[in-house]
Amino acid sequence: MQDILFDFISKYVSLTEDEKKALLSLDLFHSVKKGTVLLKEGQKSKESFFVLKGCIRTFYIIDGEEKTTAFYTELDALTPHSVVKNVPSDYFIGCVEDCILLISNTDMSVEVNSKFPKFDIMCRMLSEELLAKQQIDFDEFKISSPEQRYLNLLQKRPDLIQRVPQHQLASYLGIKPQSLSRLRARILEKSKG
Amino acid sequence: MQDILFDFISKYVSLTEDEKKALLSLDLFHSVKKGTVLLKEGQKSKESFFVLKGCIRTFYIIDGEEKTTAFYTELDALTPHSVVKNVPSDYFIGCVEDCILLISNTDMSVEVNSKFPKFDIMCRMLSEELLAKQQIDFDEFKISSPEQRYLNLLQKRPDLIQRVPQHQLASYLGIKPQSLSRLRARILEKSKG
DNA sequence: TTAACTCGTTCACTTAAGTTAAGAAATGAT
DNA sequence: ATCATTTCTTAACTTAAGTGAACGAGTTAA
Repeated sequence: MQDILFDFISKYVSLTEDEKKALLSLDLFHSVKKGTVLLKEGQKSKESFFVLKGCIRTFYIIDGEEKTTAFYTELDALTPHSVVKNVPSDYFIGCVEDCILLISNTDMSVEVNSKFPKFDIMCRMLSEELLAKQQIDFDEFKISSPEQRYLNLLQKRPDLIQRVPQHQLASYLGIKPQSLSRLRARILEKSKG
Repeated sequence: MQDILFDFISKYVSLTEDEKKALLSLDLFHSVKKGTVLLKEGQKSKESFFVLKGCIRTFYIIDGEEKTTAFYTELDALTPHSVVKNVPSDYFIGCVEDCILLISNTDMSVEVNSKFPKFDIMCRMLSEELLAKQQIDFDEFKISSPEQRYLNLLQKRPDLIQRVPQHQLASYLGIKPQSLSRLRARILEKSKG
């Protein structure tokens, strides 16, 4: 499991054995059961998440209805808005599947980063990269219809459609569950001819 | 004009006079006329933009139609996806108004950042903050209807609705110009009673 | 000044998403 | 194993966005 982490890190910076040991000594790995809520609306936590295995999601509860807005799977990192800005969270974070997560908190990072400046560099590269990637995703979302978004997802993250409940996928695509059902039926009908 | 920049920077790190001078000596400020294209699709540039005055936008051209996906106004920073990943750009960047911009390129930043580690720290803070903020914007977009998005924009960036052409706003809201017109008429009708 | 364009709006029509409701299928809990 | 709950699908109806076309206002160019 640690290898997955170090392989990932090695894409950005190279670590010495000492640095690897220091990182492991922090006891960051956690197994979390499906359905567990990692962050609640209104909560002021300092925890960031890195998915080693499994899938987590961010969701809002609006008028009693869950609205899932993002999924994070293997090698995805999530630092909640509330952590960056140190304000109560607008959304929930929950486990879609049993997960193995790396959970770090801000205080810890400050310490690590001052000891190992490499981490600062890596974090910056990571957030720059994620920012640019997310901009593209947002752009694509804006210029696509729900149907195009679904087909696009089918191409880019086919695993999600298998591992995630439909009603969560629907709000992720910006539509209602019934519309997703209909849209899928429509596509199937078309492909038959 | 430089004060605007230094005021902005001071929110993240404090600069010595030497550092300020070093920054100014780089000759980063540029006046750019409305309509100027700063980055073209397919181009591999290394330039990042920081808006001191005016408004720039990112847009795609799809089947000959412009699709505007983002606006950047005073104190907004834009590092194109293509710069981060060093690939040809998928989109254009253009000036909506006459602008005063800070334009930096990657090579330059590497040099500056190694001389002044503070800049690395600031850049990381900035991209973390922007990433988190953009996540929220994306979430709001997903869970809103076009009408809610428009009303939301009216609250949060009322200036945009004044300074930007309707058809550019429309794709920014994920709809066609005709739909925006209709939607506005609908809202006006409602407010009359 | 006129002609050509762009921009915003409106209209009629088409298509697709929202809404409400019902029922089948799968999942979980006791 | 059974019951309850959640999830997914289908259907009928409503509402809103997409499409194609036309028009006037404002701008630019000849």
